[in-house]
Amino acid sequence: MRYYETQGLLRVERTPSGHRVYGDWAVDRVIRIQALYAAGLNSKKIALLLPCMRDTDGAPSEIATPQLVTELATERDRINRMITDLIRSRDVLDEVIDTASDRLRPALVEP
Amino acid sequence: MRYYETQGLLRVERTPSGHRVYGDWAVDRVIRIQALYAAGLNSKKIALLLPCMRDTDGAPSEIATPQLVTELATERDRINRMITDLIRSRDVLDEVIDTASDRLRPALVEP
DNA sequence: CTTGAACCTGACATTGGTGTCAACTTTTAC
DNA sequence: GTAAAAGTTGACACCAATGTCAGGTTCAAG
Repeated sequence: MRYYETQGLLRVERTPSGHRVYGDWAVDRVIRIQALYAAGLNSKKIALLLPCMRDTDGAPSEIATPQLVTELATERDRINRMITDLIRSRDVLDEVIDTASDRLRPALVEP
Repeated sequence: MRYYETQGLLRVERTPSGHRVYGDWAVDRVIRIQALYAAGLNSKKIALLLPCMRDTDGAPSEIATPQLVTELATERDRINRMITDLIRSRDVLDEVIDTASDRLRPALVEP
């Protein structure tokens, strides 16, 4: 989370002596950040994107610029490809698992 | 691909003088390897998994051991979580994009 | 007050697949 | 035959988020 802070992803309150104070909102925010990292976005894009996201209760605090929109559209397309590839890989795993499982209990299907 | 070779993912023929000879099958295999990497598997699991996969035309050359099956099932579950998270992130991106796009051409929806 | 726990900063290691470079050998084209 | 192109090996750098450690400050309980 210190790292997130340096990247401008998390603005954290400080107690007068310098200790960080995390509000409840920080939890959701960290979860969102990690999801975006997992989706392949880098710190910079996330930093630009976060303020444009709708918060739990409110409207976004910023509107994405046209430049950012095209970048995000590119990311979205990449994520879509990622999803279809993952589904394919998952299905391959399922097939391997099923094939092996069939061999493990052949009695169940014998006449 | 040299790296894949060292990890036991690609067995490559050699010409007498040592040059690598890649058959057509290598293309599909590399694509599959990269898909599995993208799905978060590491070299070792992929090396165990590959021989259990059905090839383009033939049956798998090996059947996964029970140990491997449980590992693969864990990976599959992780991939499933990955997919749902990615879908969520993609939808978030879509929302940000749509919101910005609505702002860019408001005339189209004005009365 | 004192002591232990928790926090701060800054520097550094880790990860694992990928990219790059040098020095050398083999192939290919003319 | 010769030169350019492309292959080989091995060593090393890179990325970027995360983890860890040391030395010093602050907080909280007794």
